[in-house]
Amino acid sequence: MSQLKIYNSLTRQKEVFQSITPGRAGMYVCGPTVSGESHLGHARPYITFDVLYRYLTHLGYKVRYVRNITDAGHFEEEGREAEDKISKKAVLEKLEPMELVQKYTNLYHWAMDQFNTIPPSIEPTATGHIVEQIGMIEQIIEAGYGYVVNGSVYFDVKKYAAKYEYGKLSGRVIEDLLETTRELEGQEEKRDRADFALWKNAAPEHIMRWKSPWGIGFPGWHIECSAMATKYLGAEFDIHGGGMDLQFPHHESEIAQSTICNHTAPVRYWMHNNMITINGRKMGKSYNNVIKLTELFSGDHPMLEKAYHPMTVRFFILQTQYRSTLDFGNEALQAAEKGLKRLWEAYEWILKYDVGSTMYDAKDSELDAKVNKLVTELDEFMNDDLNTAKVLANLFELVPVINGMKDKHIAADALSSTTLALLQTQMQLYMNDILGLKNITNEESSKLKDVMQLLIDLRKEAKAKKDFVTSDKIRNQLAELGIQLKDEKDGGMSYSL
RNA sequence: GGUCCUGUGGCCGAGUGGCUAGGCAGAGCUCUGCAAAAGCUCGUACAGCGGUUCGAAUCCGCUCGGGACCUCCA
Repeated sequence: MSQLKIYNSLTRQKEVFQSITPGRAGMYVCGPTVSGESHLGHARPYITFDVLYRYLTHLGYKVRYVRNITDAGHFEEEGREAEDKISKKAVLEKLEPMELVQKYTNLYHWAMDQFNTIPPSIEPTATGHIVEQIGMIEQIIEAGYGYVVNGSVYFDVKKYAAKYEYGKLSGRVIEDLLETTRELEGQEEKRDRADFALWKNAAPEHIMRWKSPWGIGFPGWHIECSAMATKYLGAEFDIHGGGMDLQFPHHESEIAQSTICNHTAPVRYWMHNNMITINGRKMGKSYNNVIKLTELFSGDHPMLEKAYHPMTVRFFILQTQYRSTLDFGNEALQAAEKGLKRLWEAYEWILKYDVGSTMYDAKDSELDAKVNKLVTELDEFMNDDLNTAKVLANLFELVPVINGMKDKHIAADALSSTTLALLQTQMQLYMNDILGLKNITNEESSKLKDVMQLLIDLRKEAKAKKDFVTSDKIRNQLAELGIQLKDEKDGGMSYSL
């Protein structure tokens, strides 16, 4: 089998994944800032890296998956208003800061659950790691790369760049960064424009504040990830993921901080997912074009023609390779919805299919070879930088084969028993374990099942008597309730909710 | 302005120089009491203009368009 290759933003090429510790993988993913509701764009990294987590686990790695919660708020470091988003909103909504943070954290967890993402091994909060962050800042100052001004601490980028490569990850040139013509307020304290805050002095009205060796304040933008990644994954770990928009300055600065403290570059493989766009433009607060997850699931948004099930969204995201942009659209979402339904029904059927215990060879060797190819290629596609788009394409190509068996125009023994067994295990592995897909419809109760069986029996009886008025009435009224009755080729009936 | 990415059929999207990606929509057919579902068949797309090559959506150049980052941002 081929080896897993992932695209490393640091080297700008696909590399074979080799973990630092054999059999184990450490993975850090930038989590949400819980100062507001998550939107569709946020869903992408969490779903992407959920699939990576699942895949690494499938490959046999013991994975420690760390994904932080930024609950200390990110600060307008360059000034403008120099205030904490969380504290500002807290006033508006008349809530305690931590109450607000809790509310959005709960909502985020709920959404992640809807998406069927596996919770990370550790989900550290920024506020829970103030001590570690202060410790790290002290180390940076001791090493001579941090300086204190008026109760704030800044990282000396120019000095760092003289010895290390600041800008390597994001492709920046340090000279350009130092010469930026951009005019921003609140820069007076910094020696250089490129410097960034490690610790900020808190204004009196600032609600989230902690004691530090430099006075009352709060941590800078980037230090939390450095501190928590170091604490839980070590000085050097395997994978760091996040959105492309975090590459600079967030991840670049993270590298600088960790490098000074730990004397080594922190991350082997940097992975960045691309953005979800809407009308070709990145979905983001500043563009005023976000669709919140709650809105997406309820359909309550002017741009939405209808509500979309979380699984539809997950599937929609997985139909694209994670490094490509994905353009949102009702038509595209509805295509995903229908596609998933068709795929899922074929999947459920083949899972239940009884291959039997007697071994037999394929009657249709050509078809048998095709199925084998489609099924074994799945691993290759995943190994090629998680090309879930290709994985799904192959799964779709299996659908007519499965439905052909169901309709009996493909003979039961067209495929060998081994191929069938492989088909079943691979379908289950990919649909369930790796892609993390679930049934889009609600779990049905056993009572509903019985009622449906009753209706099916009634319809069958009516049909037998050629009483089509009754049979159509049953079918049509169920359809109005969103329950679809389907006559099978063999005279049976099935339904889908 | 700097750095970088990108432009594929109605929509979303794979695409490693030569071999039909796939999904959805649309058209026709089969099955069906009628439907639905399912199956089969179909569009022969690669922004434009040059170039390299036996051969380019895929490499190079130019033009035009879109976007990201440089500021919080998934």
